[in-house]
Amino acid sequence: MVRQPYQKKGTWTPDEDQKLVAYIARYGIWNWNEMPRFAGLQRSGKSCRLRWMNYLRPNIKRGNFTREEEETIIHLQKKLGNRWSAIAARLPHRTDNDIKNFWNTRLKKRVILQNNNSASATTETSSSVEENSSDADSSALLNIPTTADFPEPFAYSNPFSPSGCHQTVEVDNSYSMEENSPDADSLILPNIPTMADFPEPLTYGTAFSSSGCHQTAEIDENYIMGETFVSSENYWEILSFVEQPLMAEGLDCEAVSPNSQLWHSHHELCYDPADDFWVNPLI
DNA sequence: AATGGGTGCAACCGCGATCTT
DNA sequence: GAAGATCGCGGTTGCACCCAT
Repeated sequence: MVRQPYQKKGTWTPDEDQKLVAYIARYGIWNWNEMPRFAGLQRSGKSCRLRWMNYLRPNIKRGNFTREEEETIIHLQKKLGNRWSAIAARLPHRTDNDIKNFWNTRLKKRVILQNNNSASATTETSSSVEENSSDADSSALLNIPTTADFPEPFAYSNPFSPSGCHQTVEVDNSYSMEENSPDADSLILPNIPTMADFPEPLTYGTAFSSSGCHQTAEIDENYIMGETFVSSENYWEILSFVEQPLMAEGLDCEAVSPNSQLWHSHHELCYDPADDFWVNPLI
């Protein structure tokens, strides 16, 4: 494994975020360890992956957890234990790290408190139902969904295969919200990104088609990196993301031009002269 | 205004699982 | 089948922020 001479740690800067998002939007995820080098980032692949998974990837819901989400987490934690990724899979748009943090900082204490309260309540025969029902948290917990309330996991896989090969995104379109979900709000939706999915603070937007198979990223409105097509004139602007690390290493950028073997080995781009677009068949 | 404790969250670390050669 | 590379997960840490004193 090739190691960077220096790998930055700590908080990510907006510039680093932009580089990573733009690179992934353009080329997909082909190898976390190699990617930072090509994206011009002095970060470990692990750090890049974490940043992408927990913050930058589309469709991440941030901010306060709803009551329903809290209930689901409490229920699933009780059922599954600290299997945060499994819990996150049942909470649309939430990351396992977010859920873990939320549990550790807030829910755990509350649950412990509730357990203590309920334990003491059982010893106090005088405690009334009315008193308990006045506790919003306790009453809400009565409506905890069971695993039977959740549909089978969608066959949704990361279109950016770790191996660099394109994985098909399969969404069970036959699944009917009305027919199968007792509560539309609790339906677990696949993480198919939509136009509004990229975080606001970024200076560019990224949009994804509803099929989930194709991706479109936009930079400055006109910067279309669609499915994944890039007009040839914009292509070379984007390429600067890739050239930076290569130039830093003294590599000839021409050697990794879209016509070179090296380039194709990493990016698999094809130029479509009919439409004046660069096409990445892997994405 | 200074300071110390509590809290929330982003990020790191270690390790097991999985994949590739 | 073995070894190395890579990925993904869960536990933990570090730091910024808030608030009470």
